[in-house]
Amino acid sequence: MSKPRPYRKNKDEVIFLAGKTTCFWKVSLKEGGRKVKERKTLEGKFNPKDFEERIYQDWEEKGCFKPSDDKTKTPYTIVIPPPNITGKLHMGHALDETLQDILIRYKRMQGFNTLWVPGTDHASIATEAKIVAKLKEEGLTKEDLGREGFLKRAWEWKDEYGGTILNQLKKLGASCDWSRERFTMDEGLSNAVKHVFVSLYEKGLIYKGKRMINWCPYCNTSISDAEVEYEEEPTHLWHIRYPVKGEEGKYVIVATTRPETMLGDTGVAVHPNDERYKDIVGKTLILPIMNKEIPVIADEFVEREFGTGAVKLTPAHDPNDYGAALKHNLEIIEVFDENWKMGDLVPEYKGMDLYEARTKIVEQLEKEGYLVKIEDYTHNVGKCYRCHHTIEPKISEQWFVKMIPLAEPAIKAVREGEVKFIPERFDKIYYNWMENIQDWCISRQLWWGHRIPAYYCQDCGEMTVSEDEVTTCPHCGSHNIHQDEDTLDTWFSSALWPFSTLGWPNNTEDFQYFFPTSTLVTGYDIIFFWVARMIFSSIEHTGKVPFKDVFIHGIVRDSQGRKMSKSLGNGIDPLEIIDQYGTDALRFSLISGIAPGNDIRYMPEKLESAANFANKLWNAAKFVSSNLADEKKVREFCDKAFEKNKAYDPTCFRLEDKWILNKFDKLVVEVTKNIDNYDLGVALDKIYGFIWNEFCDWYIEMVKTRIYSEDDSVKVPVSDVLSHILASSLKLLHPFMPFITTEIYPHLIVFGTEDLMVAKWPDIREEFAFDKEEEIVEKIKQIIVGIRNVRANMNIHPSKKSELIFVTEKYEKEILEAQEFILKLGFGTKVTVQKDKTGIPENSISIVQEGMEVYLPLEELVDLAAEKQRLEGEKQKLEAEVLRAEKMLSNPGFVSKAPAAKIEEEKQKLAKYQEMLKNVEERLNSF
RNA sequence: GGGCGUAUAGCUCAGCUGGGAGAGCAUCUGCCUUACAAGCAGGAGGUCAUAGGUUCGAUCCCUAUUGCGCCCACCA
Repeated sequence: MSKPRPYRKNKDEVIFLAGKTTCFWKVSLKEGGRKVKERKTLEGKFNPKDFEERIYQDWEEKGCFKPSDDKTKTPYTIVIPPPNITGKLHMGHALDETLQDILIRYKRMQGFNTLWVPGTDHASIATEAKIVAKLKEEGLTKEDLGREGFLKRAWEWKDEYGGTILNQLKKLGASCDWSRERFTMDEGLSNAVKHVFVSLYEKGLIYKGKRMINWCPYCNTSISDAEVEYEEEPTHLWHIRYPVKGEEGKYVIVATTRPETMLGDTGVAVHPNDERYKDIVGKTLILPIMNKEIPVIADEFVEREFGTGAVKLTPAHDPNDYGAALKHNLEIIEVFDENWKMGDLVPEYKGMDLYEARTKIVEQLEKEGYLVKIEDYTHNVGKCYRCHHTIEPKISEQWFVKMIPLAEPAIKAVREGEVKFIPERFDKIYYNWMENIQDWCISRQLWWGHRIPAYYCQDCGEMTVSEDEVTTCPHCGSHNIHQDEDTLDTWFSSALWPFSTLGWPNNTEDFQYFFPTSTLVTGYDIIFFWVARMIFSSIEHTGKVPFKDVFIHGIVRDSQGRKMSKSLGNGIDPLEIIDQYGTDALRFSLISGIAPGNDIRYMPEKLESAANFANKLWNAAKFVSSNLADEKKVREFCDKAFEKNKAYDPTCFRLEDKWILNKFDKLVVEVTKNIDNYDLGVALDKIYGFIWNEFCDWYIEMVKTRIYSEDDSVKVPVSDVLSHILASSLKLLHPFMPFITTEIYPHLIVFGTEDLMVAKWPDIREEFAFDKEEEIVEKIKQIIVGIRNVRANMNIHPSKKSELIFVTEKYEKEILEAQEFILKLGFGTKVTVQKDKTGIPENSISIVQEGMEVYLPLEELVDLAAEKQRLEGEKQKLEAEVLRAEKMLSNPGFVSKAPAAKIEEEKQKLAKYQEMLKNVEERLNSF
């Protein structure tokens, strides 16, 4: 009797590998405590619709998504990137939420106190546009309703549709704590916004100023630099002649992409060192059409190589020109009116839109002889990222956040590793933006949003900024006071999301306990909009970083690699997929094989394999559950094995059991490591491979004869291992495929908790108890593959079986221990083991492994010539291996410089292949 | 103009700090073996973009080149 070795250790107990027996039900009991009332055999066909909805409801009812009140536990917190209330669930959400849910479920099982805060964003521009469009259908404008009426409509709309997307998230299985759902315009969050605004204002970090900003004529509001997207567009470069005043025949040619703005030109600029224009700097030109005198100035911003080297200056409609105008004191003249139609600089053009005016003005220039030529030209045009209309630069009074003081500590936080991007490369993108940042224009000429808490007194003209509503001017006591009409950029409130959702600025329990959050999961497309702004806002207002890890994922593209978009109509609706294949299949297809930060090309075929896997799992579980030994017998067996560790049959756990146990323990270590590193795609694929290829293809097949046994001393131990391994695999798989695992789990466990979701993540082992057994089984597997291989080549029907004669000195005991499955999987009639090759029938096939050979006396089926040829092939392969290893080991550089372990490994390989080669050669010589 | 990514089997993609190339799908052959034909078993298929370099050793690190993709930037 060997001494009991501890097989599995954890804080609470030691599970003994008593001699050769393990006792898994003790683990189960420890975990849940609660016994399954009555285990039912899994029945029927796999159909996700039968259980997904029911399971989600069950989780919610049981409160599984809520963190526990036990504040001694370590928290793990994620705040959801709040989807827009106007949003409809798309593949991007599906990916984003699935990743978060995997992390949350994983951490929950690991014993963290997990909180996933859900919520939605008011999305000022998108929502306002939606409401305006709706009003238009009714023949109304927002002005018709007035601010109050409009907001009432907007809230009504929000109440009716704003929750849609969250309900769709539930379909994905998202285990958010719905009791903590937030909306960016909730009272609490609005208070946070006001608080931050006032605080920044008081620190001098928010100011109001007249600047050139980006104006979206369609949304009718200013937008920030980050909200402008540049697209290449073909256009023309018009070369226009501006005559020099008083010098007949002399002129300067300017090149412009915007001839219509020339009416507002107030100067022409050239480079100070440009020889061509040296004598003309300081002179006066006559602006065509307007017949107005404008100066020629010299400024280094002019590119000599571009166009003609002379640029017309329209300060009101170009940021460069605006800068030059301020510097050189040029007049600023607006060409367009507030509706973005031509103003009244030239009466005949008044009211025209930009493109019409452009045509007319070019015509006039040509007629009057000022147009020199028109070139084709491609340039970058700024577009509104929401509506994709062309942005116009406009001078306007807006509110700004002073960025440099805020950016500095935010850069430092990432540099010093307080916030970590995964994958790391995204920190460069972050630095690049933060280090070149411009002040942030935060005011929007919209109604739906957080109204700027600034109040203007009509009487004394003073402005008051205050968190509380101001009705009396603190400067003069007048009641003739009104609030700023503008609202804040949506991202201003989103920037506070990780702490405002937890109750800040109040020092709530949630805020104290759950903040800073643990991981932020989001796409690289909103690093600037959102991630960066959360980081600097959080540091400024809470003194802490908002999250430790930023897990960045890519964009889900269509099967041709194009972005999914409404206009292309190539979007795939996750809800339709769920309807067809189930949520688990969708999640699997999104996660399997992906790498952090890389885009995903969504191949619908992936769904098939995902669904097949779910089906496979279902069937495996069906098999296991319907063959499990009954509870009483398992308990008896375990009691006997565990308590009187002398009274059991020491052979009840066999080689293959130890093999799968060891494999599983290694799997746990790897998968855990992978998930900790955010390599979720790799983790999932490993679990998949284990369940399908190791557990189903090998283990189940290996133990079938045993599990069918009438003899309890044979059946019960296998039953225990089968259920233990499959149930434990379900734990690993649960974060990825929560529904099917939850559905199956209770059918597999004899004791323990019913709720897989809160089951304990399998323990990590530092040592593996059965490495030796694993190694031997791998060899036997190779032998079996060899047998199948020759049989397939020889076209031998499965019904034709043969004797299996093993020749081995080292592994007699193990072969005999494994003979049941060797017989079954190797199409054997009987297994014999001998130490040498005496008495082996002439007409046999041989398969060689390290330390063991097997002979198949197939007699009349054997074509000796063909067999010889096959062995020659084997020989060649082995010779190549031997040669490779020899070459390596005879390389003095390798022997002297390579690590010792590597050298040892190669030596062992060499010995192994030499031995195998020797056996093959011997066999060949015997013919 | 800067910066980043990517190039691996027919297709879509993995590949951890350098030490004998992997998966899914597709394909070929044989099996309706009482969990699963949505399956089982056995195959075939790759000069890891190109050229150099570092190293005992490179798909992996460095340099350059090419193709594709993305981000940033005020060339009118």
